[in-house]
Amino acid sequence: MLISARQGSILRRIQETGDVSVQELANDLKVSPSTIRRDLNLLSSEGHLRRVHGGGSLDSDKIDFREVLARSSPAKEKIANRAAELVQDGDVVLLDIGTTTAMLARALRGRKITVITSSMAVLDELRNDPEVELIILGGVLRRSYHSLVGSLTLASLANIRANISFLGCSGIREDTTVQDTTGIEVPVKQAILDSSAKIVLLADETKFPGVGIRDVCTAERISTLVTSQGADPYTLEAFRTLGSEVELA
Amino acid sequence: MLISARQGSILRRIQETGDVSVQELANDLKVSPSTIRRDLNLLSSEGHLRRVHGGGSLDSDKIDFREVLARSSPAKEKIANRAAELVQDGDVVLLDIGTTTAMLARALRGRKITVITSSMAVLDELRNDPEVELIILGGVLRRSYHSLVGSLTLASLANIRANISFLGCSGIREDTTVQDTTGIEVPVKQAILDSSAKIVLLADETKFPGVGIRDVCTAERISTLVTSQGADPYTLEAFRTLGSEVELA
DNA sequence: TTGAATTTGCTCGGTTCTGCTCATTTGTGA
DNA sequence: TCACAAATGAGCAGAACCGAGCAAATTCAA
Repeated sequence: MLISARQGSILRRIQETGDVSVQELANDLKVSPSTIRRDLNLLSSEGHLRRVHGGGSLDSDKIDFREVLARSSPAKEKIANRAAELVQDGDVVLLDIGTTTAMLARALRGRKITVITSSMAVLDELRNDPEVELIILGGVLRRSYHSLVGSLTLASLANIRANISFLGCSGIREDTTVQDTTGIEVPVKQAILDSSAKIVLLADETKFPGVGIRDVCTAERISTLVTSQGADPYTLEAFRTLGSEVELA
Repeated sequence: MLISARQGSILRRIQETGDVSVQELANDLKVSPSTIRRDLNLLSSEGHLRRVHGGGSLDSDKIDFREVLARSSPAKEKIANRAAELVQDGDVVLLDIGTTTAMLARALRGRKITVITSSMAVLDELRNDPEVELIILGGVLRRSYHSLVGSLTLASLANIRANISFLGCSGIREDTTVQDTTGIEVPVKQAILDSSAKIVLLADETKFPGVGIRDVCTAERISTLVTSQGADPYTLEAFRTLGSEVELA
């Protein structure tokens, strides 16, 4: 999506002051309020700012990812709640990135556990919870996925051991191959596999078969699969055959 | 649901002072008390503040944030702005924890740079800025200081090189010894010293002599000291003698 | 230069926000 | 406990703002 010079100055401006008004912008940029409104609506739909009556404002914090969480499906919420039951007090829990693990983090609030993650969404859920010891893996911030990635993340994972890890994915093939779309995340997921004895895979029914480009692992590495009603029974049976427990949330 | 520009100012304000009054806000923002009341009620229902008779105050679980920000002062802001001028486009900038570096982060918004930090406050300032490449050092979340600490932080720093680092401190003795109160942060600061050729120390006038328990380093390691009017001239001269540049913001 | 596609400014009907009034509640000091 | 001043919430009229639609202006390609 191309951004015009005018839209660029709007963005620059909102970065500086935190908010802009339609009138002010129309005045300064010598265009009509209509044009400014159109720009603001476009920039808003692209996620660059939040449209408010009379102008635009910067997303003050993680509010807009919370909305994403709120929009996420009841199935994911059930999976998250079921997965939370697998965690015991005192556990060291490693959480992958993604919306499902973020909801799991919410479900784990108040528990006396240690959580390790490279997910900004998990961070936001737990940063104000005094009960949870929170360890952030280093890395480069990937804003579109609310996550940290890169060699620093991998290096941090190499120094870490968890009791139990929760993994998300973008798809699961019939032969139990766990897949992900974004290549850059796959090394992180594989490092998670190596950092924990018990691996729990979270996947709602839409992940069967689901899209994916890169292979992460197969059922041999998965201790438990937590999924929802409607997941492909054939694939689930393949998981059981290969030694994974399957939990229907 | 939405945060208008005006509601944003109210939030910013309450974060600085800890509480606001309806009259004061109506006066400063040039709107009627009715409008302020409506805003406060909305923000309160969203959980952003607690509504009290006559105004609003910070929510109890956000008080620690308040404590940190309440310490910010015009002097620190000037120092931050002056320090921002030392950064050039393309730089890899390492930011220590603390309120001054958080304000520096704010001043660096929109710049085409890479920022490395273990400060949650810096993260919050820059996480929505698409221009800045942001690298988070790993570590254990220390909620009271909005920072990451521990062996993971040190290990991450060992893999990192920056062009320029900005350091905060709790006090500076007359012999230029830079000090900090919190022992657990000192190893991090020392690792920062080793990860960057150019070290800039940020210290407002209240840091002379200022409190401190653990020694971090002396002027030999400091390339530039950015401070404010009122800093002890004798100490500043000692810095110059030992080869540091001194900038008065 | 011409013609199509895009952008811009304007109007208009509808919606949201604001400031005011006023009856009621809350906090304060005697 | 009582009285009074300040603050509050509800309701309402007017102002500000909104999106949609349309025609003029601009851009771009041929």
